[in-house]
Amino acid sequence: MNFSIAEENYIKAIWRLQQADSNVTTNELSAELQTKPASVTDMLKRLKEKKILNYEPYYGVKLNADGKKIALGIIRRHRLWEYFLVEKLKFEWDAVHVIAEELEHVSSPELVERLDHFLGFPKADPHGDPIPDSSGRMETSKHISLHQLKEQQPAIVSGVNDQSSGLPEILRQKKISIGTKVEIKQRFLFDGSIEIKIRNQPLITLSEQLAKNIYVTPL
Amino acid sequence: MNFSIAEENYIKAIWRLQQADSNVTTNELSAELQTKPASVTDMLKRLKEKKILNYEPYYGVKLNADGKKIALGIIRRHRLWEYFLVEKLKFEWDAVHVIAEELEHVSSPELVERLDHFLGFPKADPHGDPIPDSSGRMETSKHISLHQLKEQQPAIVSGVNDQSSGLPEILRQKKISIGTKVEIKQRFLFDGSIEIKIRNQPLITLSEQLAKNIYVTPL
DNA sequence: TATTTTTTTTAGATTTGCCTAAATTATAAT
DNA sequence: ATTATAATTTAGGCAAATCTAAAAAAAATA
Repeated sequence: MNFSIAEENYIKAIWRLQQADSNVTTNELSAELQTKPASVTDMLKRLKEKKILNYEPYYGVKLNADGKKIALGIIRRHRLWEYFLVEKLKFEWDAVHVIAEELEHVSSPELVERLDHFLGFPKADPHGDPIPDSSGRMETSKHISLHQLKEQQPAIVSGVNDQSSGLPEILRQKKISIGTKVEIKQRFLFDGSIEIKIRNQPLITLSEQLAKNIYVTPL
Repeated sequence: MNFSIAEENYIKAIWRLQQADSNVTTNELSAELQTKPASVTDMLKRLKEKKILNYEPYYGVKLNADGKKIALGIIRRHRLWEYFLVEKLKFEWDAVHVIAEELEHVSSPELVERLDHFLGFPKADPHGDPIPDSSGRMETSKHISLHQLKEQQPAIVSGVNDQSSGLPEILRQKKISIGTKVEIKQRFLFDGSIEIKIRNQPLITLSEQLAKNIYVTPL
């Protein structure tokens, strides 16, 4: 079966939301996709006809097995292109998301497999998100946001938020990158900011907003 | 100004046709794009509103300076991606056209400039067609088809037809590639076939159809 | 439990890009 | 110069993907 760009964007958005929530609502989708709820209802009816999701009026939506496979194909393309843009074309992290949103819709399966081979079968994109293999399998990294990390619990930075722009600049300045070992030394309830220790460096302060956009794997 | 994929395909088709013909007709366009003449009329009216071409009902169409610039941007992207697909992803010549037709519509200007840089600023795509630079300038190679070459006139193979599939196979078998020196020794009026000499090899026979899809620059 | 608020769906319109069938204009042939 | 043919445009329609406004259903609150 073949999907339009609009359909692929809905499938991707449903997949993303159902990771957190299992059952995805019309309103959540309309916020995610910057469209009106009425447009979402229309599209869900169309995608239901294509038998890639379970949708009951008023009760939300969920991708079925076929739908998940399609979603993982789109995510695979997106992340491979992000890797290409950063590793080969030397883009900054925060510039690649928008471009990869376009490239991910180029549908040739042979292109994807050759690109994967050309890139050396990378396991994760530049933000640390795992790249599904050609049959849709993917390492389920159980990372949490740095903001959720317990105090005194050492962890490794494993990713950053894909969608937020301006992150690379601040992370470069603070000398944080994927693989960096971090530990929360103190937490301020007043504004949600944290103080963290990196190697032997002096303590540094991160805002709540920043900590929420950095992902870590506890050790 | 921003153009849809459909609009970009029309602009590209008009540009291609007006290379040969200057004034492009509705029927030529409908044949080129595999649509009905009525659809072409619709689109020409819309593109005229966008002021990128001169169109008078019943008298054909012609891109203006702005239109040509847009066309050369699309062609630049198409040919850079073709180069990438062949040189980096190791696709065969004849497989890349369809994929490049999709990639060419990805619109980030920075992507195009970085891709160009990554590829080493190639001058021509894998079929020998020149790649316009970022301001739309392009080497105007004055090649003709091998079929049009005069007998006993030495020439260098400078390109092959972009759109035709299966060419690489037959060219590999006959040991012809871009840069090969050729000369027509005999021409058969009966079926339009020709006999050519390549270096010190024995004469080989090419069908009219094949000769029309190989381009040469006379010496 | 009844009422209010929020969420979701339905109904009806719009734009893009295409179609078919009919009308119009240009070109070629007698 | 008329007539026949070919090319082009107009008119009216359709599907995809969106919208607004109104109606209906579900959830929250009094």
